[in-house]
Amino acid sequence: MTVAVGMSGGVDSTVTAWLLTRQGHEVVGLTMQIWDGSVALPDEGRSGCYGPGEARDLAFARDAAQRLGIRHVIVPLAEAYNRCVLDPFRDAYRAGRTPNPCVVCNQRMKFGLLLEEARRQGVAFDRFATGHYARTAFDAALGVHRLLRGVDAAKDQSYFLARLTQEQLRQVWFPLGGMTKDEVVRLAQEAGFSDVAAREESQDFIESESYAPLFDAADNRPGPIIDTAGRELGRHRGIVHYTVGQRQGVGVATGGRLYVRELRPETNTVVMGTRAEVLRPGCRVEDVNWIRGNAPPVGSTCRVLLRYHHPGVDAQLQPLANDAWQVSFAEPQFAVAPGQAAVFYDGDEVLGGGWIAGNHDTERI
RNA sequence: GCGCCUAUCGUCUAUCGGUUAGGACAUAGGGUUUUCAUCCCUAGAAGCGGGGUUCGACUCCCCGUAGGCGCG
Repeated sequence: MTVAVGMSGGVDSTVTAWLLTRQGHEVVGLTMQIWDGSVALPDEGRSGCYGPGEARDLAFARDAAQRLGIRHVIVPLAEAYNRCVLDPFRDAYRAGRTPNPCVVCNQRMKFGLLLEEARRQGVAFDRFATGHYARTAFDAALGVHRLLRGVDAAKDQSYFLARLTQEQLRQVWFPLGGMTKDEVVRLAQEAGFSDVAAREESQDFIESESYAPLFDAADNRPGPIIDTAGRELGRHRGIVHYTVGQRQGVGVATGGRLYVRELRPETNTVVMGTRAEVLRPGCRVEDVNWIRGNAPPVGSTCRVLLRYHHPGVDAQLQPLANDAWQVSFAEPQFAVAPGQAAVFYDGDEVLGGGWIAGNHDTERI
């Protein structure tokens, strides 16, 4: 069996490739090349998916492949990354939403165009493996592939994979899904990759402290910061620099903690509220992808994560039109940010995920 | 114009005739983290100006200044 492995040069993907070679598979490493220099990001030695430091990561991946004795292919996808990830990312912020580029990148790039483009270039493989901490399982009775949490609860990355389809899952392997990070690091050392294991790991989105470099002057249009009573508390530096639930960096000092409650692009306004005022009883989730291919029974209960590392909340789902669902939380939730992925779980199983809709049942203040 | 009240970190404030003048918010640094946030830890940061009373004033008194309220 020929297995392609998405290699970033980090310890997880390196161990993944090593495990597969040890199992006797023919392995080929694939690495995306997405940096095109179109954004002014200085090379400060930071590490991230998108930035001038990509050359280092490509070298690390190539080096790891060489030491493993496997073929390594760099797949140029900068144009597609711009179109599929960066542009929608900018559009979302401009519309007052808070995008999750990693979820999109997995759906469209890593488990999509990367494989298409590699095959188009003549790289043949039967399976695609990554170092994600998640598991898949085939339900023979139903004939569907299931997506499950990784065993290492602290590292579980299934949230980021909630938009994968049966077609994608069919050919995917997650060799690290049953392991803990500690075990992976130990394997890396055992396999002679201590240097890789020791390397600082940073999987930031872009090589920058902030997203400001992705936006231009027109996005830095100041506007009012108001409270729920409509009083002006201060001025903001452009709506793209804020997200629902944010407290720091707003610069508004009152007696107590205030959080961004709402972003209003139509009036270029940021609305602040107390913690209690930023609680929501539910939300609408759009464009839901159900992993098994069909929705759970109407009225069923599941656990929903409103962002990565959210502890989750029990919720009831009611279908709306066009793959949208009304989600009612068992307890009001803090900072339900439009644009973030809402991912539904049943125990360890990922049922699916969609996008939190904007201005959901928000009575205007 | 007259009367009354108020004046403390960047902001909102606490306290006391002898204190390292406390807290919260904000800010900065750090931790956590494959998104954005949240959260946690640490740090810097103050007595409007001028007189006086007192062994000693941020605290009490007076003047000034500024703001608020009431009368006009």
